[in-house]
Amino acid sequence: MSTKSKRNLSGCPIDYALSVLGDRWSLIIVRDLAIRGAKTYAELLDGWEGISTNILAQRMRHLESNGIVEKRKNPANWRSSIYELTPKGRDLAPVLAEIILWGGAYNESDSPKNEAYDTVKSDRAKFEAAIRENDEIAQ
Amino acid sequence: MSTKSKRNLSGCPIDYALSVLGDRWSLIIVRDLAIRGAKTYAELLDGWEGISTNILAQRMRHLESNGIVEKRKNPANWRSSIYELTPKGRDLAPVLAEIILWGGAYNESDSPKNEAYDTVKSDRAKFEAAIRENDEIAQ
DNA sequence: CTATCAACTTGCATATTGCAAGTTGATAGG
DNA sequence: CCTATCAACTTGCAATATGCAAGTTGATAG
Repeated sequence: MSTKSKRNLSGCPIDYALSVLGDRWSLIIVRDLAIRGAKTYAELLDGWEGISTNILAQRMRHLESNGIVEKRKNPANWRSSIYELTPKGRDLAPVLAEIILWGGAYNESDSPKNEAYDTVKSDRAKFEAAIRENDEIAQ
Repeated sequence: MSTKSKRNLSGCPIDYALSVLGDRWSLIIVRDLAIRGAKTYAELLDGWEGISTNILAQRMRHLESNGIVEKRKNPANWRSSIYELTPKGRDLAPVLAEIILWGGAYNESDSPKNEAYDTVKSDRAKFEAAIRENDEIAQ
């Protein structure tokens, strides 16, 4: 019921990637975990785009079952859980980088949210390393 | 009605990219145009994943209105039209490459459809150049 | 044993998807 | 000029998914 990708996969790596991330929200969530430093459910809910709570829960389940994120208890606050990218999830850093470069080059907007574009453009290796080391970059 | 992305965009380049390509089919179509050498509506319909005709028409309209593909008459066959990637669409080559590398690394399948993975891995520059020059790479 | 609060779930209206079948329109052949 | 052909689509409709608002859960602090 939470499997996603009703249809059979073709075996193509792009089709596989889309079965995991091919919707309007999954990459936004990955971005928030990788770049914006979101760690809790509440922080993810509070992102720029305003995902609704049922969709967030559903997507987190899907991302978790596909090995992109994992959940653990917050040792500092018994109430909250901490979501983080797994190594597989952090390996999406180059994908994020290329999407940001493409989107930034063709996006009309020059809102402050375009900041990531400048970051990747000026030092892509650093951008990717920061995600790999699980650091926050900005905000 | 064919606008896609009901919700407002945040201004983030990733969100912009997702408003254009963030669904189960758009990147499959781009792949078929960029890598598999599909040129006509019928060839796109006949892809590995079996998109249905109404969805294909809708997505082509969306990709066209977002400047990713363009349609022209086939000079050799008055009946058929030819779809091709625009420069903006061809600039997705690095995105495709990274997705293929990620998907290929984590995809269980080793069907012949995984061929693109080997191609990108062994000579990524050539892979991207082929798309930029609007050549077909394989099959 | 009650209040708190992060993390969800549920109900329901609206929107999107997918299958199957039908339509359109330019022209080639009769 | 009239009919068959065929690539490129529409259309109808049932099944799914999305999104909003409101409600529930469960551990623990006081």
